[in-house]
Amino acid sequence: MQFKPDLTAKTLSGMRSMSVGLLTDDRDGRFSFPIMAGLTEALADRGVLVFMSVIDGDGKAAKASVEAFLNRRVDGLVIAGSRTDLVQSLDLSGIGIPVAYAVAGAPPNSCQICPDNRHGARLAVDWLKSQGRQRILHVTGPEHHLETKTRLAGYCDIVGSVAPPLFGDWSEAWGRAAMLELRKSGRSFDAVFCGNDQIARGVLEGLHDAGVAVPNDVAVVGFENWEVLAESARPPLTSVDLGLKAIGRRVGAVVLEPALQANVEGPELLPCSLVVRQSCGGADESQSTAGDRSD
Amino acid sequence: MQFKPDLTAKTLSGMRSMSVGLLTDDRDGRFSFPIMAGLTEALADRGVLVFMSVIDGDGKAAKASVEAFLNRRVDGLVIAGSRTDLVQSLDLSGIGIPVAYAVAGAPPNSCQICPDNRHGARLAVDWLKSQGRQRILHVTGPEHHLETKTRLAGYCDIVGSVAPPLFGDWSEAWGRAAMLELRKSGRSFDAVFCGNDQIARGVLEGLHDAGVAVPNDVAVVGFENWEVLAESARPPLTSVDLGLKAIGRRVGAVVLEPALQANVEGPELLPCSLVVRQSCGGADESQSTAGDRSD
DNA sequence: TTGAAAGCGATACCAT
DNA sequence: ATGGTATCGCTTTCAA
Repeated sequence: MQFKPDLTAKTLSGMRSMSVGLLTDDRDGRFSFPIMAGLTEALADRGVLVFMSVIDGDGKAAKASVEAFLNRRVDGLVIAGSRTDLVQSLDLSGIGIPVAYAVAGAPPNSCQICPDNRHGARLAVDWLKSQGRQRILHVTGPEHHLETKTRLAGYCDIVGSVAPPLFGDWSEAWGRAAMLELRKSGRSFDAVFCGNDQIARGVLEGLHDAGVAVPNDVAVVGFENWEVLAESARPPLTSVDLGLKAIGRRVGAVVLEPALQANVEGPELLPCSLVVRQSCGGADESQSTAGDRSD
Repeated sequence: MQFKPDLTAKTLSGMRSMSVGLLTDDRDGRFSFPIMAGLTEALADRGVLVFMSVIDGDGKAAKASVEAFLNRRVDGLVIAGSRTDLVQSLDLSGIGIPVAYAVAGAPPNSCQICPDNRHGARLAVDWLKSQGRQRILHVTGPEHHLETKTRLAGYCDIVGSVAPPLFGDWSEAWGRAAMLELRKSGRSFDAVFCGNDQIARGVLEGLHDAGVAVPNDVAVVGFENWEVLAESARPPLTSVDLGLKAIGRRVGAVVLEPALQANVEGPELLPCSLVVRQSCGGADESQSTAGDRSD
C-alpha cells in the first residue's frame, strides 16, 4: 500500500527528525556545494533531508541559523568549507547533537573530515617522477597556510628538500609572476607542482608566454581539480582531486552515526586522487588512482 | 523572556512549516549556490529554513526528493539552475504548494525568475560604445540556446545586425578559436562582446597570443561575471553580472507570497548589472549600474 | 478577555 | 500478540 508516515508527527513524538543542518560561509560554493551534493546523496537513502544555510561571515547570523536548526530538532550539524573565523564565533560544545566539520577549521576534540592533502601531493609528484621528470619545482600559496604546509610536506616526502618552494598567494597572477621570477633566476626545471589550480593556470600562461612547451619541455600539475579551471586550461590541467563529494558522504554517515567516528585526535583524512589530463603527458594512458574523482 | 516555540509542534498543528525545498541538478553550483545564498538571506528574517537537495539528473531521485519535501510539509518549492530535463521529468502541477523556477527551464504557466539577459547585453554594448568603440563583434554560444538568442538580441538592439555573430560553444577553446578565425578572415574590430566569461577568457588569450593589446587595441566584455574567471583574467574582465543572489531573494519572497507574482505569462526578468574591470578601459571611473552586483 | 479542552499524526507504554 | 491511551508542543475552538 501507499502509506507515507508524516515526518512532522514522527518527529514530534520524540523520534529523530530525520534531518541535519548544514552551515557554510563559503562565497561561491567551491567547497560547500560538492560537499552538499555528497551529503544529500548519502542521506537520501536513509530518508534524511538537509537544511542548508549560507551566511556571510556574520557571527550573529551563524548563531541564529544554529538556533533555527535546533528548533527544527535536527539530528546533526555539519559545518562546511568555511574559513576558520566561523568556528571561532560559534560555540557548539554543549549542543547535544553530533557536529562534524567538513574541510573547515574545527575546534579541538571535534569531528573534522578533510582531504589528505599530503597524500594528494605525493600522488602528484610521484606521477611526475614516473613520467621521467627530474627537477620538479613547487610553487604554492602563503607559507603559513595549513594547506600550503601539508601539500609541501607531501612534495618533500618524494623529492626531499633540495629545491626550495616558491610561496605566494593562491592566484593566477602569482603563478605568472613565479614563472617570470624563475626565468630571471635561471633555475632549470622540467616540471612544476602547483599548490592549487589557479596558480597552475598562471604557471601555464607564464610558460606559454615564454614559449616553453607543455608538457614536452615542462610538465605542470595542479591541486584541487576545480574542473572549470582545469579542463579548459591550455593544455588541460592534470590535477589532484580533493574528493569533496566523498567527504560529503562520509560526513553524512558520521553525523548520523557518531560511533563511526574514526579518531577524535586530529582530522579524519580521506584520499585524494589524481586526474590526469594533458599538462604532464600520459593522459592517454588514462591513469586513475584511489578515491572518487568527481567532486 | 527567552521562549522559543518548537517548530515541529507548530507545523504539526496545522500551521505552515516555515520551510521550503530547493531542488537542483547543478553540477558545480555555479548558479544554484548564489541563488541558495540569496534565498537563505531572504528567508532567514522570516524564520524560514530551506531544505536543499542536489540530485544528478536522475528523474527518480528528483521525484523522491519532492516526496520527501512534501512529507516535511514544506510551504514552497524552488527549482534552481537546472537544465530543462529536470522540469520535464517532474510533474509539479497538482502539488498544492507554490513552485518557482530560478534560472531554470520551466513548464508553461509557471512562476519563472531569470536574469534579464537582453538588458544585460545592452548594458555591455552600450558601455563599449560609450568608451568610443566602433566595431563591436559578438562571439557567443550555440545558436539555438535561449541565452544565446536573448543576449544576441540585446546586442542587436544597440548595434543593429551589421556584424554577424560568431556561434560556437561556451568554452575557452572556442573563444581562442574564434580569434584565430577572425584574424584569418581579416575582419577589423575594436571590441568583442562575449556570450559568457569562458568564451571571453579564450578571446583574451587569443588576443594576447596575437600580440594585440587589451583594452587599448580591442576591448573585451564577458557575461555572467563568474568571479573566479573574471577577476583573474589578463586583464581582469569587465562582465555582466547576473544578479543571482537577488534572484534567490526574489524567489524566496514569491514562493512564500505567491500573490507577489508579477506575470504568469513568461518569466519575470530581474536586472543584470555591469561590473567594470580593466578589459575595456574606464575601470577607474568605477562605473556601476542597476542591480546587485554580488552573486 | 481569559482559560480549559480538543485535535494534529505518529510513537510507546500499558493493560488485557 | 493486540488494541487502547497518554504523550510530544503547539494552535484552535469553545466555554465560562
